[in-house]
Amino acid sequence: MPRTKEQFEVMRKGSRQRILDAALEVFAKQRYHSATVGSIAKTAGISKGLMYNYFKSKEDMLNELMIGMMENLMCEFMPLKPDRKFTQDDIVNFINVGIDLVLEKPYYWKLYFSVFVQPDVMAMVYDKMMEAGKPYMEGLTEYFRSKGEANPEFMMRYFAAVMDGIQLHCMLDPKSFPAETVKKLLIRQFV
Amino acid sequence: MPRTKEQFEVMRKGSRQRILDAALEVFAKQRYHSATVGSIAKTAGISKGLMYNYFKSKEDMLNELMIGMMENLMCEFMPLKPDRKFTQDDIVNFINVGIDLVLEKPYYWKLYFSVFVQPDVMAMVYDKMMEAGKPYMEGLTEYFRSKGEANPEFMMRYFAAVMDGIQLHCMLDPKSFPAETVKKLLIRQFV
Amino acid sequence: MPRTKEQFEVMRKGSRQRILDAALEVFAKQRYHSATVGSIAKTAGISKGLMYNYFKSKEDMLNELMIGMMENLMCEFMPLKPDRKFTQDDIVNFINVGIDLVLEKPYYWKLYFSVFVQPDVMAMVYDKMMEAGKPYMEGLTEYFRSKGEANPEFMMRYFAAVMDGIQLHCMLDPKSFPAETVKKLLIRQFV
Amino acid sequence: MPRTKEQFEVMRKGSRQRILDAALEVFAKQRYHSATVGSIAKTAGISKGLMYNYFKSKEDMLNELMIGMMENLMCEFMPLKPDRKFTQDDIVNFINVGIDLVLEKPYYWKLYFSVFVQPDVMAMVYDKMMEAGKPYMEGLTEYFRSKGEANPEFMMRYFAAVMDGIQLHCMLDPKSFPAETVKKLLIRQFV
DNA sequence: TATGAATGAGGATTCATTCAT
DNA sequence: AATGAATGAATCCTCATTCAT
Repeated sequence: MPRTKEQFEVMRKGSRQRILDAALEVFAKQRYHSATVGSIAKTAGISKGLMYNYFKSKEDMLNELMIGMMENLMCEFMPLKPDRKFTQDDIVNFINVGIDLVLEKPYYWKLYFSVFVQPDVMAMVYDKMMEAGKPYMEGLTEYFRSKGEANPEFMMRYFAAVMDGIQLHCMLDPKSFPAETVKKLLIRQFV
Repeated sequence: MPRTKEQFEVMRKGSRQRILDAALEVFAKQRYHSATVGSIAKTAGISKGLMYNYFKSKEDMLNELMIGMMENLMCEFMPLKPDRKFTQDDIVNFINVGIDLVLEKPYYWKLYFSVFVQPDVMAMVYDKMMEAGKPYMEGLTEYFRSKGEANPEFMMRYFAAVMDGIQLHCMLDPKSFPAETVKKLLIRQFV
Repeated sequence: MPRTKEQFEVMRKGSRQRILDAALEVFAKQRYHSATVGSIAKTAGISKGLMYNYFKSKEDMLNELMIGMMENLMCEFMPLKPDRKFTQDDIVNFINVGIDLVLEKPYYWKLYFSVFVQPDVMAMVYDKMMEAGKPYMEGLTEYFRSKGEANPEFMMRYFAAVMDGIQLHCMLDPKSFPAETVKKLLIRQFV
Repeated sequence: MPRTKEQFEVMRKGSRQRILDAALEVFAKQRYHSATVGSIAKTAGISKGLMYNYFKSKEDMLNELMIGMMENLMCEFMPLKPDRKFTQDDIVNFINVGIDLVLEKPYYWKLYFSVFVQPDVMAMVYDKMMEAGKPYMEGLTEYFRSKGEANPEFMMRYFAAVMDGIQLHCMLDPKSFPAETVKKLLIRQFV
């Protein structure tokens, strides 16, 4: 009995996701250039050849992975409806989760930062990132305005930059970086 | 008649510098692993082989480059003997120059951040970078102690992280990043 | 539809053997260091890359080759279990076959002697060769002991050296070397 | 005052010899392929470029070296007038010196044996070797004839092969090869 | 004659990608 | 859809040789 088109479609989705999961894992352990297509295939439990039914190339895989990851991160980072106004608690949460996530999923963040330094990848992801991030940036700006900041847009950018700096250092030295103390300081400063 | 020792010395210095300049540019544009020795040679306008008269390996090149870069940056950052205590003016200078340099020498910073994000590359230079940076980190800690901070080491780390975040964003969006306003804010906060 | 495991197995065996054959020929004609992986691949009629599906490195290829060769030679030399004692007939056979083989399989012997003469290459395979040859050396020693030789170990070494000398000259001048007469003399002397 | 042609000639000879000496030393430590022209030049105390005033190529150097070495070895091996008949003492001396030389100048012998396995080098040296060796081979044949051997030419070839085998093994394992015992055995057998 | 910086062909090795089955 | 053997271009690196001085 031949499978229906829907069944095939589901199978494809499943395989695709399994490959992406494997790719994330392998890229996490070895970097993009050291990670071989072979090892990704083995981790995914399929043959090298089959991967090329799902992805045009190794680079294609990386890009798909990054785009998916951005969305994923955004979701966990700010599990709020973007149309609601940010309260002080949201910002506190933003700070806490922002730092905790680095410790929990370091590889996601390594990928995140590595986007910044790869102009070509950056170009691909930039638009999607901006689009996804916009509501949050606007929400933050609004928040700082409501706090009475003279230049709320500036504060938003400053806050974003500081968060990235903290996350970067936290990622580079998760063992000894004083994450908890930094959280308190950030909350005192921005909330 | 052979060239004199001095003539050879001049030739070597020139070639070496040309290679390092090219390496900086290429490593910054493409990342370490993607940057090929061939493309560096082509950028420097010399043959691949010649590079190995000056550097033991590609990795050696990165090392020398990072060391030179650190020294160079440190010089401009803090034109003082590292054994002298940092004054408030030094910190002001640190902030101002730190941000200006990103705009003036983007290659330096792209290389700097790209190394951060590639663990395997980071591993190559970590020791040398730490060694070069240590006196400044200690100087900063001492500065925060003299300011009466309860936890000067923490403040130093926080300050460093914030500076890196600012520099990263400044590098990514040099056109519209509010560099001047940020400088003022940082000075108010840390000096 | 993919090939079965067995089909792949057959393919691998075939390719592996073709590579080893080519390696024997090329290593014997040119010496280890002069023989390029490319020329071996060309002789085997395959791509350079494929060789690395079967051998870790050029050195690994030499090792595998030498091991296979030793086993092969030993087999023909002494079609007995090495744990059984050598009889006079075995030694006669050893001498006869030892000389005939030089004429039949000159590549084997050229490789064998060329390895001897290149200390760095010898170092690569020394251990494995000794291990493979040990039982035969011990068997020979035992044989000379049973013959009542005062110093059987010495005789074994002397016999081995003489055989190598004969084989070397036989290899260098297969046309006019008096192989048959030498056999008779050796048998008279050692059996 | 310009030097005379003869003076120039002498200088050239001197430099040439210095280079060959250096080459022998360097080839002895590292093998032909590992020994770089640069290291030979440094050992000889001259520049790489200058070497090419004296030798067409690195290979040319090796060949010159080998030819010189053959003559040298022959000289030491058989310090007799080739026209005189070999006495028993000469043969004893031949055996003793033949083995001692291997222990004293192992590298000479490694070169000697390596000639055998390099067909192209062999072709170059073969004629010279035969020519130089002929009187000795004839002398040996004559010696065995005078001893009453039925087939003196055969004995000469056998003797030569045995000597080469002994020398080969002695060279490969100078520490533990029972050189003295072998000498006695050879003398008993052939004198 | 003498130097050593510079070249470039060629070496081993890796790995994304293809393709016959 | 699935396999993995096979390819070959690309990588880093070495070193004999050349050449301007």
